Amino acid sequence: MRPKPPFDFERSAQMHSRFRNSLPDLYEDNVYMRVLRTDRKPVLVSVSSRGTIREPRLLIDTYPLLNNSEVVQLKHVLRLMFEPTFDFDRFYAIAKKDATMRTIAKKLRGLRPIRPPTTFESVIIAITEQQISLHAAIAIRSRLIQRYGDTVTRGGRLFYSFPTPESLAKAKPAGLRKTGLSASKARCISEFSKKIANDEFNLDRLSQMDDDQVVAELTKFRGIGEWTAKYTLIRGMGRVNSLPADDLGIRRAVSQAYFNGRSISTEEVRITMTKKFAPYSGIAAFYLMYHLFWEQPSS
DNA sequence: AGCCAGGTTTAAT
DNA sequence: ATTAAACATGGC
Repeated sequence: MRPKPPFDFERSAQMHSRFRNSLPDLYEDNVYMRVLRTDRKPVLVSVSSRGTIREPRLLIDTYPLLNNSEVVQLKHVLRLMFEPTFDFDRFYAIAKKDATMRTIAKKLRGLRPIRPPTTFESVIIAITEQQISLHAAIAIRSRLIQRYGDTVTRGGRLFYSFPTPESLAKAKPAGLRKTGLSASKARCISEFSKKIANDEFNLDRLSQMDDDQVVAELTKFRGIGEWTAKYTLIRGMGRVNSLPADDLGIRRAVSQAYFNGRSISTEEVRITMTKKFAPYSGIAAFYLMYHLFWEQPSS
């Protein structure tokens, strides 16, 4: 597979090895691993780089072996995950106009978020990450995946897929609670999964809508507020001009970069980022956060 | 030990 | 329309 350049696969993938056991993504020895689904069966996909940032080339290995139709399906999913949804050259051109971002973008050139394969997964991840710390969220999410995901065994090792809407729709409240979810989040996840599983709501429709419409549609669900909807837009759907301006991490990053670290309002975040980087304010915020939290020793 | 962390809902002004 | 409390867990 040859994704559009520039793409720094190593840097982009290693975000997923930041925390031990942060399922469903694994990154070990420069190989990104993940269980993806075809129609029915879960497939362990291993991705490693055989190219450069300027000429990215990804080697894809799958297990078990696939038939032709399954190969087609997986190719589609992999494109969703690794191909950018926008023109990086234009983003970098705009980034250059800002002194701080110029430095960061130059250093991080080719970095991009690897997107989860489905919007459903993005929504569930966002719900688990509401309010609680990232560490807590990852622990809970891993238990959710181990309890409700499908598995592939390879080399005596067990790999988990992200749970399907059907599997979470069938989950009992007590089972969901056991993963560490609060009662209200468990209920929200159950309700949401049921509506997706029995096709009461089709998440694919969202891709036809503009950002504001998507937020309006998603916030109709109980348990999905503005933060969760916008998080889904930027991380799950690659809508790079949306940004959860009320997000604590983004606020810290923007404050650090442009306000000397003083605490700022969500309005200041929105105005600053939009003014400087529209229509790429979301990806710009991602770069600021990566720079602040992943690259620097501490803060 | 206690407080806070990448929110949302419900209920009460 | 705005404000407050409850929520569950993990890390420091």
